Order: sequence, then C-alpha cells, then structure tokens
Amino acid sequence: VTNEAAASPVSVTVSGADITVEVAVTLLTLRQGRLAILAVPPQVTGDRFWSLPSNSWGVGSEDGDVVAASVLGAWSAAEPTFLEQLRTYTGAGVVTIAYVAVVPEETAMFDPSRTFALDDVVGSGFVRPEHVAIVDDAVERVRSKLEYTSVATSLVTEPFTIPELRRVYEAVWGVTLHPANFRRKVLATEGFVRAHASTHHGGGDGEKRGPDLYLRGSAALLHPAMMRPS
Amino acid sequence: VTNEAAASPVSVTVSGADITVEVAVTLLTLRQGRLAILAVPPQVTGDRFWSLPSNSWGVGSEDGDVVAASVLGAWSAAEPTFLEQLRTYTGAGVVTIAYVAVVPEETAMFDPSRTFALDDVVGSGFVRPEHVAIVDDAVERVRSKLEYTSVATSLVTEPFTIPELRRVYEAVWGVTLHPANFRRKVLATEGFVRAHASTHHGGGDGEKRGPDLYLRGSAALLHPAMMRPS
DNA sequence: TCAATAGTGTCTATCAGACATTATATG
DNA sequence: CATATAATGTCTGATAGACACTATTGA
Repeated sequence: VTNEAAASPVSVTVSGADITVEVAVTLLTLRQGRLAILAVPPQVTGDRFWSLPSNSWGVGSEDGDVVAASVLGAWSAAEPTFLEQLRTYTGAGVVTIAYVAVVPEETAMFDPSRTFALDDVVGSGFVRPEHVAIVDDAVERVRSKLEYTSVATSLVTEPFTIPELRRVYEAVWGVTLHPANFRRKVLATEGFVRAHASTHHGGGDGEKRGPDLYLRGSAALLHPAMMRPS
Repeated sequence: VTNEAAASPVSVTVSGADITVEVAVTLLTLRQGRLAILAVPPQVTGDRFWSLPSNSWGVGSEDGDVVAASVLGAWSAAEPTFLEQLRTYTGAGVVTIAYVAVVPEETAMFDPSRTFALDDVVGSGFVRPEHVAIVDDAVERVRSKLEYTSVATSLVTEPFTIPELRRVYEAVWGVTLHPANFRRKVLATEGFVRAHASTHHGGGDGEKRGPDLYLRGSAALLHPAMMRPS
C-alpha cells in the first residue's frame, strides 16, 4: 500500500547527505525500590561515557517501533511491558529517535551490572551528555503517564499488592503517599487493578496469608486520574 | 560544546544510506469558528494530494525546531503562537519529524485559499494518507493540551472575551460548554487570563461597550486543569 | 507483646455541573 | 420592546486530603 511517489516530501529529497538516524531506548525499571535505568558500558561503544542502548537506522528499517524493540532485545532479556516513542532529538548530522520502555521490578534483565539507580547516574558525568537530556525527558514522561494511565502496573510483577503499587508511585514521583487514600483511589478507578483469585480474607486454605493480591486491570487510561500531589 | 566523538551512536553508522529525513508541520487555526489547517496544493508538489508544509532535512540542518519554524515561514506569514514537536513517523526510506503549530483565529495567513476546515479535509481523500494520520495526532495533541495548558489563548487574538475563549474550546473539542461554569473556571485558574486595561463595568468613557476583555495570562500550565466533559 | 503495616471508615474543603437571576446589547 | 448573550450567584454531588480506628503480621 506504500506509494513511492507519495513518500517523497514537498521539498527536494537530499539523499545520501551525511545524516545518521539512530533509535535510542531508555529502559526504566525499579531496583531495590529505586527507579533504575539500563545503560551500555563505555567499552562497548569505545566512548568514555555509558550510553543508552541504541542502533542506527539501517537500510532495511521501516518501523521505528520495531527497531526500538530489537534494540531492547539486544541488551535485555526482559520483555518490556511498556514501550512508546518519546520524541526525536536533533543535532549536527545526527537524528535520534528516542523511545521509553518499562519492565517490572526485579525482572531479570540482560545484565544487572548494567542497571543503575537513576539518582546515581543523572548529573554525575557518568552517562553521555546528550543521553542525559533524553533520560530526563523519559523519566518525566513516565512520571506524567502514572497520572492518567495504568503504566504503574507495568512496573510490578503479578500478582501485586496495593502497597507495592503505591511504592511504584512513590519511587517514580519521589514522594510519599497516604496509604489509605491511595488504596481508596486505586480501587475506585475502574479497570486499574482486578482482584487475584486466591485473595485472602476468608480464604480458608492453609497457605501463607498476607496483603490482598491484585492483577493488572484492563484499562489503559485512568478515570479518574491519579494526580501528583501539588 | 558539541563533541564529534560523542555524536556517534553505539552502533555502526550507516551513512549515505537511502534515507530521507523530513520535517512536516501541522498548522492549526480557527476559521469562521471552525478548526482549520494549512495545506499545500498538489501543483506545488507534483502529487495528486494536498500535503502538509514540509521540508527535507538539509545538510546544514541542526535543530528540528529551527527547521520547523522555517518551513512555517515559507508557507505562512503568520507567526505561530505555539510550536512543538509532535512525534516522528517512520516508513520505508522516510523519516518524518512532525510538528504542531497554532496561530490565532483570523490571523492573515500566507494564503487563505490554502486553509481548510478540518472536517472538510479529514477522511475525504483530499490530503495525503500518511499526512492524515499526522493531522489526527496533531489535533488530538492540541485537544489534550487545552486541558492542562493555556494553548487556547494562542488561538484567539488579544484582547479577547471569555465567550471567545470558550468558543475555542468548543470548536477544538467539538462540544458545547456551559458558559457560566466555563467563565468561573477560567477566572479561578491562576494566570490563565488577565483583565484588559480598558475593561468596562464602570468605565465611564464614551467608547463602545461590550463583554469584558482579557489578555493572555502568564501561566503555561493550568491549575486546576480544564477537563474535557466525560 | 509490641511495633509496623494493611485495610476500613469518616469528616471536611474543594471543584464540577446544573440552574436561577440580573444586566447588557441588538434586532 | 423582545430576544440573545454576558455576567453573577447558589446549590448539589463527587473527589481529594487528613485522620481515626481495627486487623494482621512478624520480630
């Protein structure tokens, strides 16, 4: 269905110009309750900085989402529970299409030694400067998405408890939330979470008891939204 | 401050591959109270569709925002009151970095004959198919931004009345709003609008009277947000 | 048994939607 | 003068934040 003629822009095509198009992915997760990021060591790139996983736009590349997924697959064994385009960053001769991805807490990633707490790498001269700006935007995107989407459930492993979900919000937003109010709002939001079958409170089985367990709900968007504290 | 070494990605650079990078801009405005868009006629492109104003990423291009602004300048005399990157669309051999721009209602644009009511062009086979998807996303972006930012004031000419501002919301969202409640919320939102000097209600001058006049406020983000009706 | 955390319920301030009333402009 | 629209005020239901209280778990 792709039309060659239709693919040409209004302007004259400057083909073969010295432009590099690359796809970079910010993979966020939780590590010991802290927001963490996957980075590629300097040795791999020959650079003096750690970098975001990335790959250049090859001749056969057609879909940015597919490239992003393959970049992820090359650096992490974990299937992301969330992946979307962030925005595109431009510089002299380089166009970087950035993506954000999220995997649940404590999922085995490709190499734990390449996973760092965000606070330790940001502003530490550790990560490549251009990538720091991308990471900042990626984190802000996820912070914002926690408000009106159910991404938070992409950061916990199923089944999970309400307090576990609350700690996701607290870690990503960097705040503390009132447990009681948080619980009330989550359960009042249609499709956010659903009760796990073997939830307790009357379950007479001999299994170990504990907080109520939940699974991810079917809603992508939250009504009402979970707003950040002022 | 740009570092050539730092600009190379983790991967091998495929330079000179047959990739076209273009910047396309969706310029939205209001025309006779309806959401309208600037399009470039088929004759200019040699295509059989109308297109979004766009330009390819030249050798000297460094900043996408600058390219977007120059694309706009080539097709419209109006200075946009709002311009931001939307997202990047990828296809076989083409990478399109899309932007959204907004100019106030009734501003003289480069050529009114190239400005169309959105409802007339979308899904009419009039505009290039790939660009229809971009326009849809651009409109949704603006619809969403009306909720939590003050973009709406970028769509009216100063000074404006509260009902004029309300009609912006009604046109972009495609709904009707309660005048009384709308007014109360706008005026209760800090920094959204500010009173125009020669507002009436006691102004004893002999000038023609009318609804209260306002100017754009200083706030970019709205607290509280103006939520869309369910 | 004590401390920490999970879960439930209540109170209050705030905000959104609906509606009533008065003022102003235009035919 | 009559109608449409602007502006102001009031009422009610829903929601967020604060807090009190009980239940459960584990040291």
